[in-house]
Amino acid sequence: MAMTALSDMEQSKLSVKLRQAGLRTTQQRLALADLLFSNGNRHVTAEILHGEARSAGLSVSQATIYNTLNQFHEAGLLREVVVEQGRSYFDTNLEDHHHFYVESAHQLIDIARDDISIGRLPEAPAGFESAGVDVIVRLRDK
Amino acid sequence: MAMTALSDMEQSKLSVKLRQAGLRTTQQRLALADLLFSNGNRHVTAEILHGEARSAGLSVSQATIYNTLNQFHEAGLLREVVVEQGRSYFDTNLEDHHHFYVESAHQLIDIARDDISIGRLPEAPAGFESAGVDVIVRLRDK
DNA sequence: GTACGTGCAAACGTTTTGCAGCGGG
DNA sequence: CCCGCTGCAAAACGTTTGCACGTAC
Repeated sequence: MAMTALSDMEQSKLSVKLRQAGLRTTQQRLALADLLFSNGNRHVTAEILHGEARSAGLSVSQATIYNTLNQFHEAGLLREVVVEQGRSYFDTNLEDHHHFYVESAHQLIDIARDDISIGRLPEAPAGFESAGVDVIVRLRDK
Repeated sequence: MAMTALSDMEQSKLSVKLRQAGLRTTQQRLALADLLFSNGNRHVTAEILHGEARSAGLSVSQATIYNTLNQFHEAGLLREVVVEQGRSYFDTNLEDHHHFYVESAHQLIDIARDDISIGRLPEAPAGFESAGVDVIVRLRDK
């Protein structure tokens, strides 16, 4: 099987990351982890990641892309961002932050936590607690 | 065709609303508008609205539900809220406000604009302008 | 060796579309 | 009367699943 050559250092860092998340270090997961985590913060859809994997010469099935994204998400390695009906985005930036969403280009841009300040937040209704606050600033072309 | 009996006053109010939006006042649209706008602010999915229409004794097809929701949305009569992958919610409350989302029950709850204060907002990147800010507070059962 | 991961194709749920016929203006 | 709306069924879309085979450990 064709594989991108990961440096030993990257390999082992990513291996550790997967192990710590309780996931086996398969070739596919290592390669996808490399695409996701070795180039700064990213916002990917399954389709984008699949495309990149193919371009990189990997043979990874669509099912594996979805499985992997969902497993990484459950394991806390990715954050899911819902901005558009029908498509899921996954964000490799796990810090507390928010997003611009360019509707015309279907593109997410991070907003650092400190660039937004949310003053008063209402209390969660009785019986519930907050599981996170998402702020999305929708952008259109000027 | 079975129709809910709308009072003359409701009929004419809704008719005006549709006309102003540039939409013909068909029986289906009037009936759906009645379900949507005559009972306070609502958050509906296509499925919910379809169910209500059938319960009310209307024969409305799924396609018409979707067409109507999308037309109302384009006409500015409804706001779309994206909180969940795969399903669209439409909100009859057009005021500037935000939402709690109860993930376990798939339920939206309004947060009045004044119950949230967003301090600093970052500027839109060059070439873009803000088309709106959505704040979603995700709730889980305590 | 065994449990888990993968690929493939088929199923899924939601939304959209093509087309013939109906009804509002 | 005409154009837009409706219903139906089929297609489209992103995503999930069932199952046989492969692979990490």
